[in-house]
Amino acid sequence: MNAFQSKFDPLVHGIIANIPKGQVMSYGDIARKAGFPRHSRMVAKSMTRCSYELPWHRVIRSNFTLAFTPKTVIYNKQKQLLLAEGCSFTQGKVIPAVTPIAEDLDKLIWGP
DNA sequence: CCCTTGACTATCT
DNA sequence: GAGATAGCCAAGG
Repeated sequence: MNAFQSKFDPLVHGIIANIPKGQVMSYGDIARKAGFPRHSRMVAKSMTRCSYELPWHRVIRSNFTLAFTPKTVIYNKQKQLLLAEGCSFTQGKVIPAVTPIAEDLDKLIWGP
């Protein structure tokens, strides 16, 4: 565990863990909120490394598509998890069950 | 130290 | 709107 991860992981994990049910965030958004605007790739690595429970299925691409290749098992798994939360799918794109709440989430994490 | 590899993103054709 | 291009940055070989 290097210095970067020890700071980055908890932030990213905390943010993901606080994404409300039915809501989704992009890798870039999470990295930005963590204070590392260009570390979207690191967000992905942090999630892969994370062994404990985390709503990783709420993390998608900035264009609202899933990050995995369609038709793969893992892709379908994420899709199912999102559907179970009330989200819907249209032409491969995710439609959150809740309208974007960037500001609310911001307050939820960083306080008012 | 150089090169490749990503669960990325924005922009240009 | 799909594909290519260019930034991006840590990690591992």
